[in-house]
Amino acid sequence: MHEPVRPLSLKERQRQQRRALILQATEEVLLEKDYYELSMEEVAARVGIAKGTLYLHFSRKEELVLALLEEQLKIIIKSVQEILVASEPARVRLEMLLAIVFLSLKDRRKRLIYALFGAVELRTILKERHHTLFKQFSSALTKIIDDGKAAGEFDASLSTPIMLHTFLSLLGSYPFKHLLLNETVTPEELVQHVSTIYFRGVVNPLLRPIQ
Amino acid sequence: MHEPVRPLSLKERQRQQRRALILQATEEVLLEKDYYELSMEEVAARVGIAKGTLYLHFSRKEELVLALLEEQLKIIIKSVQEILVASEPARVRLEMLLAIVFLSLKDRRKRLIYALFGAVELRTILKERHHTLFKQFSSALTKIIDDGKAAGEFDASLSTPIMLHTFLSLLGSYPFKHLLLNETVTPEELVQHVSTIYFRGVVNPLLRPIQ
Amino acid sequence: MHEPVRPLSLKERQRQQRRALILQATEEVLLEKDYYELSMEEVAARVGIAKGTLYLHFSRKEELVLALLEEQLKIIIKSVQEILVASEPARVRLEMLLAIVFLSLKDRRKRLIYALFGAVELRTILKERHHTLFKQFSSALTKIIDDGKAAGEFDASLSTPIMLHTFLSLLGSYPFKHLLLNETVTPEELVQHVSTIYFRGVVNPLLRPIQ
Amino acid sequence: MHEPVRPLSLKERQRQQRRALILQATEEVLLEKDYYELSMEEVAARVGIAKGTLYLHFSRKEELVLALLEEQLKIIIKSVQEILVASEPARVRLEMLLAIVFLSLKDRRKRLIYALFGAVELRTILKERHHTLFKQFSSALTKIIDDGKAAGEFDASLSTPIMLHTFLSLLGSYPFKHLLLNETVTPEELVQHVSTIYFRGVVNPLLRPIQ
DNA sequence: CATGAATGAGTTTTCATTCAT
DNA sequence: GATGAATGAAAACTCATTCAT
Repeated sequence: MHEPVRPLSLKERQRQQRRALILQATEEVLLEKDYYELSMEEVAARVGIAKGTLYLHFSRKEELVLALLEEQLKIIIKSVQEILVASEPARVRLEMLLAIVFLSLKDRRKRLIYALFGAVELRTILKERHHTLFKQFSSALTKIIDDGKAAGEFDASLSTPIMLHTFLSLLGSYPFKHLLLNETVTPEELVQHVSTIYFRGVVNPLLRPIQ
Repeated sequence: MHEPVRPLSLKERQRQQRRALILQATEEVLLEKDYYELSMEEVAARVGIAKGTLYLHFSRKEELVLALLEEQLKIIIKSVQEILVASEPARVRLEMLLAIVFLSLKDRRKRLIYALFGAVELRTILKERHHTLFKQFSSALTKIIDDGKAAGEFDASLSTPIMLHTFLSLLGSYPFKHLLLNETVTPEELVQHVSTIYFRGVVNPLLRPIQ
Repeated sequence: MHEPVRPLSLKERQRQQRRALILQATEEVLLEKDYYELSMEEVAARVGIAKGTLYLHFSRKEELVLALLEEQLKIIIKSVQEILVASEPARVRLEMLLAIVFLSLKDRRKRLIYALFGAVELRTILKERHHTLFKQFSSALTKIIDDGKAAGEFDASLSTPIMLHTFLSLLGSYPFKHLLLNETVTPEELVQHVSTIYFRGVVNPLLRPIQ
Repeated sequence: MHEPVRPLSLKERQRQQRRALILQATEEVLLEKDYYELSMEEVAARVGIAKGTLYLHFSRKEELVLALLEEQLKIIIKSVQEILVASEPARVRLEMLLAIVFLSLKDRRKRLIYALFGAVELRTILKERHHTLFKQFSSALTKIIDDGKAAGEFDASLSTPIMLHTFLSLLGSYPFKHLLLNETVTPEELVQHVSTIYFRGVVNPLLRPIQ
């Protein structure tokens, strides 16, 4: 008695395709400009469609940009979730995260997170909308850190929230972005050195001589 | 026989006062909103003056906001310069820097640097205008790090640029801001823990057992 | 086998029509007011459209008004060019010019040139933009005058530049505008009398008894 | 019982002096800019007084500029009135007028009439306010012309209004201004040639052979 | 569905004029 | 009287959003 699951009508497939094209164009613009400097006009022009058509896919400028942001977040979240259930030691799991993020900066597709985090407007909405997501992300990391402490990998005398935020600082670092874009260092080097600094700093002092 | 030092005429003092009020209102708004969302109208309303009056003090919106930013930069720069000439070991000097910045976040007057760094427009002008300043800051830090390496304090096998940028990441960390504003940790704790993490990570491995 | 000459798409025709309406409204306003007193708001209101719509047709106030001016210039220039290649004697050719200009004042569409020449701002742009055009116009007239002198029609002892500028004074005369608008004289009478005055004055004295 | 006629109190003399200084500064600005581009601020600055002080002498911007205009008009009117009662032949009297105006262009003090005639706003007020003056001027010239016709100097078959306006065209010619400012011709040459053209054109044909 | 012309609220900026000191 | 800080109305221009075709 329920709808037959015809995978996706042609119409619908085309629609999704166009949606993707719009997001892609939006992304390109956002790699050059601010949220506020991005104009619907320009996005439409880059896709090669009319301004009005954008509104068939996204009800407002905000939605368009948030969709992009969420898309990228989803990818990161997915990685994180995989890492979360991985059975590697805490340090290795966090290192994997650093790697994902820094390597992602190599490809322009992800840089724009920085661009978008600038707009207070967006940040507010994102927070409201993905409150849960962020919480999840944050508590997943907290869990990894606590795992590490429990396993004797990390220094249990350090404050977990500060360890968490230190890690986040490095993860979302604006200065590193420049370093990577100037091609002064490769992402691989960056991961390696930052890991060394962070994990040496965070490691259980009792383990250190062995390390 | 020289001019009596009448510090400032009444007029001039009033002028400075009003200027300060305007900057303060701007700051308040900027703690809630973006550069782009801040309107001259609103600033004027908060000060309780007419829009036109703003322009007696700042020739453009840009200038108003830059004045605020530069004011704060000056304070930081001053501290940095004092630290630069200090004779303390590298680690201590960097720790002092962390302390200055994190403690400054306690007072709302300085938080807004984050708000402003968002605006591409401003960042561009700031860069142009304070190109030298930024270079100086950056090379001063580089020197401290190299001093530390030379003195055997820091691990000479780590890349200096990455050490620099790691430090900058922690220094200008957006996540820490939240941590502090939520009053989850005190700035003092933050300095202490972040120092531990960073400097343990960066310290010369040969020195570690002693540490 | 070639494209059918669909002269202009419907859209395009409507666009041109609206553009024309805007120019017409602008013109009306300019017959009452200065360039500086003309506001985009008012033009829009007269056309019965929104302010923003104006900007779909003209990128700035300047452009709107210049478009109007250039439209009229084009008409005049075209006439002048036809007159230039005409094989009539110099006097006749200049007379034709006077006729064109004075007759054009009958129709309101052309009067506004006077209104616009007032604005320093516009004059400057016009000069820059149509430098060549003005030079051409001026040297074309010079040539006619020199032709006239060579042919013995005009008094060769008079200074050509002054003859030129005297002619231009009469051509672009503000006082005549009033005379015509008050309907004190008909354009035809004006052409006839002004011609008489100018050409008697300019004619080769040796020819005079015969004239 | 009536006020003793103390010629002018010191106060009053100073006041007049300052007024003159303001007018002079206004004039200087108007030689460079439009009425609309002239700002009270700038005038005040050039005089070296405060903006507010201007308003002790002139109730509005309009008044300031009109005062200037009227001052210059008065001078011209005065000359005209002298010429009017002069017993010279019509031609000579008109020639004297041309001379006054063209020679006056040599000195910057008078050029600005052109600048001011641009502003519709002013023109309107001037007309209202000096309606009589203009009428007088115009009918004085008409009288001279009619005198000339009566005396057989001028061609009586030409329309007096057109003769009048032709003369006014030459008198207030914008093109001539350029010619003079470019120093292509001297005012004296200009008077001579323009006179020749106008008066030959206007002269009674019967007189011509003798001329 | 797609279009893109039209909208109009919102923003910065200017400047004549006023008025408390 | 003089000052010049303050005012606020007015103007140009932008752009997300709507909607008739």
